[in-house]
Amino acid sequence: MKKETSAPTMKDVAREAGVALGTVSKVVNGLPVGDSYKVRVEDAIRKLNYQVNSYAQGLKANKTYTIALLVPNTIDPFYSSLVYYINIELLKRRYRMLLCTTDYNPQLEQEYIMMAQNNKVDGIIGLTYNPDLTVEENTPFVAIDRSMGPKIPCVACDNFAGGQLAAEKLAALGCKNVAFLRIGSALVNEPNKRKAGFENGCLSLGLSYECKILSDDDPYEEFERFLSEHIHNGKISFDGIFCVTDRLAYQVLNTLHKLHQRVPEDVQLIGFDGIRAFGSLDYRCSTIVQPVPEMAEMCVDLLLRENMMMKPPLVCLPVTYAYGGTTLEATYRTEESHAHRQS
Amino acid sequence: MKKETSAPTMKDVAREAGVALGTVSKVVNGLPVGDSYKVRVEDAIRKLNYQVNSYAQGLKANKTYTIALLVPNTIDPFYSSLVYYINIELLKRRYRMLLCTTDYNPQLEQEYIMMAQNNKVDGIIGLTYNPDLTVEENTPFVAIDRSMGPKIPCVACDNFAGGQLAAEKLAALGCKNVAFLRIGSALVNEPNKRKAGFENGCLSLGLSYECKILSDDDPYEEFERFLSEHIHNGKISFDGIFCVTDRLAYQVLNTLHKLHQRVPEDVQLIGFDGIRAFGSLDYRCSTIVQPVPEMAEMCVDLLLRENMMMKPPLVCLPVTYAYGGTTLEATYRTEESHAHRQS
DNA sequence: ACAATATTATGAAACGTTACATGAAACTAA
DNA sequence: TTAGTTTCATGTAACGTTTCATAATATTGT
Repeated sequence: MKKETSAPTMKDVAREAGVALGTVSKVVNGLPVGDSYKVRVEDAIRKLNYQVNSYAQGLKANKTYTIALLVPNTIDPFYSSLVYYINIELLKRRYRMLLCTTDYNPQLEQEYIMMAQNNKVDGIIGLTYNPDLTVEENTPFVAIDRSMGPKIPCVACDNFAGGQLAAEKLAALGCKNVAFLRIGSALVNEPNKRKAGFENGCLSLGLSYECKILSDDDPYEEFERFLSEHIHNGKISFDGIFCVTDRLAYQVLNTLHKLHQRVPEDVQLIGFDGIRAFGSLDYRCSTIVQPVPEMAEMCVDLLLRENMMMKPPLVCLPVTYAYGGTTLEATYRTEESHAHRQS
Repeated sequence: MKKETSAPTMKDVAREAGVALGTVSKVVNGLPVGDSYKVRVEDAIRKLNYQVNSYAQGLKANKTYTIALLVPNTIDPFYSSLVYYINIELLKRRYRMLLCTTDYNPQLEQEYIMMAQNNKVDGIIGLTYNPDLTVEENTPFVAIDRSMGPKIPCVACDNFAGGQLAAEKLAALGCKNVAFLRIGSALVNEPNKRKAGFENGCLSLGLSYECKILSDDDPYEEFERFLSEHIHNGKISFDGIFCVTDRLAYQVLNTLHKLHQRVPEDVQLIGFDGIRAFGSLDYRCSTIVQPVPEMAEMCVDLLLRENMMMKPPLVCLPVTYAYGGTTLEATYRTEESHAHRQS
């Protein structure tokens, strides 16, 4: 007598259908099988409500259909939207995700990589900060936003072009004196590219610009002071500000409100990332949008690509500009440029 | 000769150490084994860099050490912080998470539950909206924020008390005329409890209040109109607003800025959820905080609890109030109450 | 109608574990 | 010294798949 509790196996289906085990396997995997057999097996599968055990499959194939994703956390909207799109992309291809949040802790990053390898994952996608991470040769790895050497492909958006685009937009919207704001030390090189692109753009467009890099400790206080110092007679001396992330831009926006500066009338503001933290109801900001869905797809694509030779060391995806209320609109822009021409 | 590429197995360790397979298994699982054997096995494990295959373990034990988590998405900060804490809690207990994002799609919710069962998960935690979800009897299930019948435990924060707390705070901070704002149809019952608690609080404290429930379609426009209608001679007729979520509160805050109302001087604002979307740099709002880490721990705890009898149908966790800049501070409050006494 | 060939179902072996029945060795007691 | 007992390593079976060599059947040509 068969246990009532445990789920039916291929053996049960084979017995029910009166066929051999291998035949059931073929039907399940869509391999060619005689029509009468196929029908009998399919009926039996329905009758028993049979479901394949993907872990047994994995054991046989020496694959786990699991990839590990390392991100600092899933709370920052940029990371959590990456998680969202990568997960969807993986599920599409019948892969599972082992989510590891590292809290920017280099040691934890290394530990999770070892843990993932213990779990026999088929690959790892990592948005990591540890400069000397070691990962097993035979475990495919794709890095996000940070180059980890020629053997490990890296997926990033075109940060330099993004900075340049921000400068171009501000210039086109009539700005003359702009500022670049950024937090934190220079450990991570991608934000530096944003700065470089912005500076490059400002130079070639003849914008005067100022760069302010805030300390990690209490940037909140620090940039409020910075902005206050640039306000004379209630009027801010910048007409455009580019923030290295949306997160920073939202904070600057709030501070500008406090300091009674109107956005975008007195000063225009552009962020970077393009994350709609709250969906359609987002507290919005004009921004340079990272193509997160495309980046996610590219990561998974590269990771699961069979041919090791076909893995470029860097894939750089294009950014776009999105209006979000903190810059002057297109219609305004035309008026503005007219006004400028007249003056 | 052994293949170079594939990972070492217990068999390899046994051969290397010159012991039987079962002995290796015992050492790996910490079962008692003679000291000399233990040393030899441990040396061999180190030498070969052996790692157990947890999928083979799972196949044998008929467990997958995987639980599925169903949430609408991982972008909304409330969901993504739930994901964060639940994931950490699961990893602590050596479980993996199968993350399923449903986009509020009832059909997709059902599909993912079936998919999870296909994947032989050991349990499911679901924050779902489908009113008639069917889940296999023998798959443990824990619901978040929604009761799904007596057999399925539900974890939620004390929404009623939260509404009440908001009313008490506003009253203590000197408010007399308050408003409740909420989006969407009444399908989900937890927000209704927030409203009920708030109303209850207002009644017992003698606050006059108004409730506004906005349509799902274009709430953005709708509440801007609602707020405008309550502004006479540049002054808003409410001195306190309670929003059903922080997401809504941030939007209201933005709108109030546009309408030239000062927060918290003209009108105080309290949200619900307590999510720090951007970490320490958060664009902040005073709020009723859901105990997300505790809720996460409780979900995992209930799910993995062996004794089926020990699963209460509802676990209601306490909320707290957190100051976030959109209400008058404690020091201000004293001044305010003095002012009120004097007038 | 029969042999030769093409087609297709069969079932055992293997994937890496764990559990359990078996048997060998070491110890105790007379 | 020997029988009885305890201790503990051993090795096989089983978990649910897939694969492949084998066997059974159907097809073709003469």
